[in-house]
Amino acid sequence: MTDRITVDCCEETETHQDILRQVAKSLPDEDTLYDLTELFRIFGDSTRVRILYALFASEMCVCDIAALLGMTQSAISHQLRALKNVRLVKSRREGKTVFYALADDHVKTIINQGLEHVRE
Amino acid sequence: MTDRITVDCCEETETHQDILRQVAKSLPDEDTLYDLTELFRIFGDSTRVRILYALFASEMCVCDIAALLGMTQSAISHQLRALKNVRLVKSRREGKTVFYALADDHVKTIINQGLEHVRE
DNA sequence: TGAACATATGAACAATCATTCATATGAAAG
DNA sequence: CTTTCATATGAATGATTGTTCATATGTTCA
Repeated sequence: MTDRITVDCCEETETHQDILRQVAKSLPDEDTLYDLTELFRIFGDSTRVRILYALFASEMCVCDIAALLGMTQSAISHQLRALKNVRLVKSRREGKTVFYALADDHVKTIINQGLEHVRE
Repeated sequence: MTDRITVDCCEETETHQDILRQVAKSLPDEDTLYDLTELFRIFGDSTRVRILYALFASEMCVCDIAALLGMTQSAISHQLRALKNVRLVKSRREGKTVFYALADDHVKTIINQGLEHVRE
């Protein structure tokens, strides 16, 4: 009894074992895969991307972002929390207001890669 | 009457005009923004990312991917169409079977950037 | 032509999500 | 303390999404 996965379909059976072993090796573990798709899911909403673009220019407080994008404070706050959960933005409190900023440079790199693909 | 956008909130009013102009300039146009978020949305599902990883190893036919991931042919076919819509994969027919492959190298770059962020 | 196989597709359904509304928390100023 | 302002949050809702099921399209071979 082996732990080899077998695929039996079409009439292609020659190199399957090799390919299966390759794929199994290259696939990230469950947790990493979850984090990865969760990260991209967060990028997959135009409101959140607009927020990130706003933060490219400067750190901003919640109500400024809301005013800038013409959306409610609540909507922006909810989305900022989502962005913070995947560590794309960080926050800093100063009296009553909370300033949000990009967490690191991965954000720009990832968005630019996406743009490159979209614009090609 | 100017076409200047004004933000009036918090008590922060000093540099707002400048920042607003910067953000307005840097934001991609509506269509590009839509394509960009649509692209990332497609990356934001673990089934689709698994398919892409499978294709990292080799081009594959639909039923092989389905067998490899333990999912139905229909589910995989639907997702392959989504991947094709944003030009992440391409297809090639050979008789009855259709082989799918990565469209270009952006896929790997984008996923690797995501992984780098997730693993940091 | 007809049967068999690989893939594609439309409709339906459960699950997930973005936004809104109402309200709570937290901080400064009177 | 109370009021005011900035932000956060929970519940509700309409919209979107991934998967399934049934079936259609397209190809090969007899």
